[in-house]
Amino acid sequence: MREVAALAGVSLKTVSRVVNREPGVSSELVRKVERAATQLDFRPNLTAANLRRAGQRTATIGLVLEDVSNPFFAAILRGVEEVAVQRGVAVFAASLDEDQNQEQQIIEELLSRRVDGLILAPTALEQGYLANEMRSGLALAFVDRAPRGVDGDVIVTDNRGATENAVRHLIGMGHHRIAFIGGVAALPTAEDRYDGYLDAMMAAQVKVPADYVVRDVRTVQQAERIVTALMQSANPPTAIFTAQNLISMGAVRALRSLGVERSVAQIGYDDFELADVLNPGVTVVAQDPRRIGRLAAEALFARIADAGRATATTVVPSELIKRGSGEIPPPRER
Amino acid sequence: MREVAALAGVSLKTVSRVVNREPGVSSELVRKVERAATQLDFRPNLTAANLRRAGQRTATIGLVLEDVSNPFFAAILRGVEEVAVQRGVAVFAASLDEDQNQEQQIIEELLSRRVDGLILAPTALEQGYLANEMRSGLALAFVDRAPRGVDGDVIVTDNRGATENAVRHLIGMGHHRIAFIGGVAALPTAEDRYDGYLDAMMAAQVKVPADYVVRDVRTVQQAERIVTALMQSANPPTAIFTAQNLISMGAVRALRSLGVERSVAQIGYDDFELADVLNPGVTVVAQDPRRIGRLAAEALFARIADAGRATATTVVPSELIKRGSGEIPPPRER
DNA sequence: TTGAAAGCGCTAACAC
DNA sequence: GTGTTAGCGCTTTCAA
Repeated sequence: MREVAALAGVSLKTVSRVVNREPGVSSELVRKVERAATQLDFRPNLTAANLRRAGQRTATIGLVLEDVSNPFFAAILRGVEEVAVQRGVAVFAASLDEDQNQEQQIIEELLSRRVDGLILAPTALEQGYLANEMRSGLALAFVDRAPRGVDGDVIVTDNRGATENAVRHLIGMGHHRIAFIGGVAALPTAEDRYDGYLDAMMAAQVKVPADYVVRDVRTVQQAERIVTALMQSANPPTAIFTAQNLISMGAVRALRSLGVERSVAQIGYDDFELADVLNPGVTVVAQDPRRIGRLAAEALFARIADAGRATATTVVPSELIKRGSGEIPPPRER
Repeated sequence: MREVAALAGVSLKTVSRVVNREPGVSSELVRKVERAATQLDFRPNLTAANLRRAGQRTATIGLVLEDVSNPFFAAILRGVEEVAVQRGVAVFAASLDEDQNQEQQIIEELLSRRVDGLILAPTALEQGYLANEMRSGLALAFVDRAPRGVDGDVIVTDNRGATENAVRHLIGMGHHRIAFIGGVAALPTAEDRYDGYLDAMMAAQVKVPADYVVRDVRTVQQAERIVTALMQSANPPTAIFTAQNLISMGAVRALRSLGVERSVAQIGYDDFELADVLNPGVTVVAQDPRRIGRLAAEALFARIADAGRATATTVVPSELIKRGSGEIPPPRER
């Protein structure tokens, strides 16, 4: 910028005014400065500008997720990007991998870069370590799962209600032997879905054998093994509720390789690509993750603009999409 | 940081030394400073530090893709993150959407933030506008597609060869009537795959009717319509090569809803989730996008470290995975 | 309408 | 070992 000023024969401040389109510069100088800037390939350094600028905003936000390559999270990122780009805000994306403990460390990294706000899909058990930051003005929004130990805007689906509804649908088809295969049990999402399952089962006064509930499943392969074992057990279920997209895919594999996909009912939480093309199509509880991302970003920007506003929890409805697998009746009792 | 210095009763520079773990500070002062830092919830401002630090590095890179929510690109992002996080580098993720013209604008945004480097899956026709930046030291790497009008490290798969190989496989099964459904024709990837198709067809002296080639297909829905129409035409193909993952999924839908998935052969470029669970499984040319992301990030960091090194093109092999759909023979000639 | 001086939070270079 | 001074690239404040 100094060079531009020298070449244009004006002061630093005048260049700054032109670059930022501040009013009150004669059009002649504007032209001169612009010419010099082009000639020197000048590009303002946002980083330096923000250092001095009011509020110290960096026009960046961070998005911390479990794994961007999971389509569910990828769609959230997409939604966040969509609203961020409109505001000229850049998005740092970070995946946490298996290592839950990374959460805090990665967040520190982003805070060192002075992001204006953070959108977080919490994986650690507790987010109390963020309380300090929030007090000192960090804007925060949570997606998919409510945080623990700290307050903030939350965008979630109605995990419990939607699951209850789906399991009730299975019960309505005549099923009593309904298994539940869930994800990392420590996550609120997983817990809520499990509670929804129990709600439906208890409301219908259906007993839940201990071996019909498997939790803490993390991968497609693990889900496949578990469902395979379950179906080969002495008293296999007639229907399965799979509480997460990777688990659903694992179950799909298992049922198909056992050749029982037409006789065992399945409903999954989260939609996945090609679920409707399979035969039978897989009935799912579908969320709208891109919308969740958009809403989270909007909540975050609202909070950045007004740190004092009350926190809110937004529940995005999810929809039971019936494609066949959830509508398979149980075999006749003998 | 000034406050920490004041509270600890030392100079600014000593605090800086402690924070950056520079040697040569008495352990007593280290303790004092650390206590003061904790007490004040001090977190160093990386942004300010980098402004002054040698080389003006920001320890951030940008990744500009067509659409993160496409699993192929999401996996690339994941690979990039993986190597970036090891180096304490944060990754800006940006999707371009349909709007190709955004490419330049989004890149400008990132350059204003002084990213140390950029990984780009080019969508614009030409990247000549980057030549200036490169000359002034911007590190650049390209994934999936080679750039035009500018030189740089490129990580791609052997689109042409792998496609030729796949089409040859279909020909080897006895097919002559092989359709090619391709993506945005302006992209080098799409062109290379088309050329590979032509290579194989010409080598086998097989004629290619004009209506067997459809290019510029952008969405799953569009692919589905096109394949449906093609199969209902007077002279339908006996095999289809689908040159991109979204197109493959569209074709899968079309063939299945026509009920011809067991009689029409299909090979797709890019693997996709559940391709192996379908019946028949979908034969694909599988890339390893996560590896592509890792390699691109490594190339980028190498270039950041040494701007003078020669640019290289890395061709990541891709693999023909035979799952059944590509091994369907043509119906007997009458 | 334009510019000079101070300073954002930090580190480089050099003193002590 | 520790501190001082200057300055990264820009904006703010205030004076001209």
